[in-house]
Amino acid sequence: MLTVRQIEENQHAVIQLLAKKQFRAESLVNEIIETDRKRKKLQNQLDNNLAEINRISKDIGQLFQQGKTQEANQAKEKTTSLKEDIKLYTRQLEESVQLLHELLVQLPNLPHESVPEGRAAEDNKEVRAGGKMPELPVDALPHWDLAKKYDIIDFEMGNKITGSGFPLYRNAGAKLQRALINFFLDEAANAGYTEMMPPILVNEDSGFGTGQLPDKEGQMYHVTGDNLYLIPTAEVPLTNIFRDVILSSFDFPVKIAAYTPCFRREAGSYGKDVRGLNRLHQFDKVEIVQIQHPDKSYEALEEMASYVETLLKKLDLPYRIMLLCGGDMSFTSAKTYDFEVLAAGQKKWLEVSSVSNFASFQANRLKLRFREEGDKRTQLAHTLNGSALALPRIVAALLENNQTQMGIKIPEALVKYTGFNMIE
RNA sequence: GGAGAGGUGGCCGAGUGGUCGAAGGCGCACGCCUGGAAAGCGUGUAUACUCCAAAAGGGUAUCGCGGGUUCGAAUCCCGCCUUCUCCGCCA
Repeated sequence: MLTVRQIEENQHAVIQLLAKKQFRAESLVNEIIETDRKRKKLQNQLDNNLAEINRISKDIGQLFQQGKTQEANQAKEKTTSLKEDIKLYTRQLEESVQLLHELLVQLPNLPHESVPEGRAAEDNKEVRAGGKMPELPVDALPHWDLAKKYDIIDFEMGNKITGSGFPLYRNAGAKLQRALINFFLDEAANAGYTEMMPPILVNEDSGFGTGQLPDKEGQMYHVTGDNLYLIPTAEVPLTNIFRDVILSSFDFPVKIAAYTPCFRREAGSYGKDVRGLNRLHQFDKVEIVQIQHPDKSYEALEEMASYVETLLKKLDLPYRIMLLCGGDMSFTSAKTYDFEVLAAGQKKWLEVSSVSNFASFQANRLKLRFREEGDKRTQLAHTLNGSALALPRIVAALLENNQTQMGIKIPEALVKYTGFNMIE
């Protein structure tokens, strides 16, 4: 959520920047500024009335103490019309505030100036690529066939237990999951991230804080009995640690990481692209989060991107890093790098990580502020996050790219975690 | 899930209808004192919105959260959240 001040002070820049995101902001921006003016006016009227009634109340108190009951009762009568006004203004102010809020949440985050122009995925810019393309025989299998062949992932059993999109990992498949989680967590710790293990159900406030609510309500599993939501990503509990928090500039950078299962309803996405591990309702992921000083957040974004890149290198996966164009970016992001790995068995690039700087957009919702040393005023911090990494598509690529006559080869860096170097 | 007791500022803690945004203490910051420090003394010490070109200075709200009663609520009433103790259940 942008702040009204941000919008008002840079009205034209906001409209221009949002055009890059293929968003026509002009009328919304005007409506926001107009509503805020109205809000201020109402606030003033209400405050003046409240000040007046406070004054009278104090007088009444004194009159009663002095035993001047009659004068006190006379003063009481004066408050009747004031109270009616107060009721009216309060209601109008609430309406204004709510409308302003509804308008503000419709406005996407501003893209950073370095974000390329473009409408859709084809316009994304490849910034780096690496890893060796595997040379597979013509009869190479996609991972869902390999999973069956080696009895490591049982999709049908998942269907029986829960439903589609909830696979059962077994044997080496289960061990591989555990190995990857530990590998990612250890790497994150080495890179300076503090490990957390957060709750995987969150309340409404947290859902709102990171922007899943109200816009993506249908994407989360909702536990209606207790009004809790299953997290779609660890970003939600991790970032909400900092809801309503005022940091000092000495606290930067905050670097935290967590493994959690993630739950996504993926309502409406069916078909070929969702086969096997490509798209699941439950999956495992290690997430990294940074809270940064506004002057440092784009540096931090690069740092996070290179960190994710080292993971893919260590896993010997062929990858490419895409800088998303304005039209392909998420609502909340100011700048995003997507990481894709090649799954050679299905000859497809799979997105395995998305690393974003949200600038102050999330911080404004969260009320995550900081104070510069010696400064009285608070300002919004910058938040960033990225997957490091999401497991299923990594597993898909590992299985497909490393298939041999003998079995599936485990990358060197993972062997000490799996305890085996081949799935046979 | 049942019964009872709590939730006050960075922390401790007073306050049960009237100049209470809140005593007192601790902590912290600044100043004085000192050769330097400690102690001592003095001053200051929340957040948000808003008025003002800005500063200074005002106004409003906030005592777990949300409603209500009242001229006036930290204080009374209702609902919710949460902590502690006991019982029940339980990995």
